[in-house]
Amino acid sequence: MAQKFMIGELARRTETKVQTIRYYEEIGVMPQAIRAANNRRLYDETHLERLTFIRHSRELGFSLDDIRNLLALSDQPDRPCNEVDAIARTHLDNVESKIASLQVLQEELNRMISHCSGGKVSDCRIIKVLADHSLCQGHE
Amino acid sequence: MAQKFMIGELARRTETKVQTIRYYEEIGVMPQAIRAANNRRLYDETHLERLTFIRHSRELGFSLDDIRNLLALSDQPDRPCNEVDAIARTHLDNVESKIASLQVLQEELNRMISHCSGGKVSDCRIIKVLADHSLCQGHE
DNA sequence: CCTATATGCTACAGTCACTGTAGGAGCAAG
DNA sequence: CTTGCTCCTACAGTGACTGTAGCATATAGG
Repeated sequence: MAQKFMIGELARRTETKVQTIRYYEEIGVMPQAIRAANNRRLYDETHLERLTFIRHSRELGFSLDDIRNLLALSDQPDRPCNEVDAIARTHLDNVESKIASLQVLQEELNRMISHCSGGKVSDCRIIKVLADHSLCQGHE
Repeated sequence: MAQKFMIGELARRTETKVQTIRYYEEIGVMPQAIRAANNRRLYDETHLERLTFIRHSRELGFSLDDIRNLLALSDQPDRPCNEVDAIARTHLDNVESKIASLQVLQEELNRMISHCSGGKVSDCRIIKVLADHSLCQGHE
């Protein structure tokens, strides 16, 4: 029988907050943990693997909903992996469009800041641009 | 006396949801609107300008907290604009670091997807990488 | 005058992925 | 026996909205 450990150890080994693990159980991405006689949650290596998967996927920006689907798929090793691929590609698309729109923001912020003369608020280019969308790039 | 109009018109002219305007009033970034005899909110051009400023700042990714500060500063035209500048620069820093971390994700997702052979889930590189952080770039 | 549609109002719940807090119980070491 | 650590449940808070329920009011058409 495998070694069991409590939530604190699982939290330490996965660098996850204890509350976060309980939250994952509550919303069903982690299974209901078996309880010891004193009502404390008991885990083994399979839980550690599952939580590692979840945390790594979160680091890569997948939503918990995506992760739920990825976990369900990884439990069915014989199915083709197109669905896994589709989830990852959709997420990549989202990441790419987020990068693109942040780069537009970045340019606009740079433009605003570089035009600021360091004088009084009444002359501040930043305030002017914020007040008037037409001063933005591409609107002159 | 200036022309007054109701929340629906303000919403249309700023492309903002009516609820969002009421929300801005509730949290104090928009002033408490004067009410007509029938209890409806009345606005004029100054409200339109303020809301335009807020919406444009939001589009550029400023938090409502930042916007509150920017609005307070823009109401004091004689003060030097270093504080405005500082808010904008801090925000730009945040945008830039967000871009950088999304680019790391983008690369990793690309790597994962390109290694996926299109076979069965049990052989899927995407699932393997998610389960094992050490397969990530820089960890081999 | 009646009705349909549009708009307004308040108040509250839901989103996402946690994080924090209150209040209590159990257990080991000193 | 007390101190300190970990565990438990239950609930509130975050940011920036968005949606819904249930009601009142206003305007236009028939």
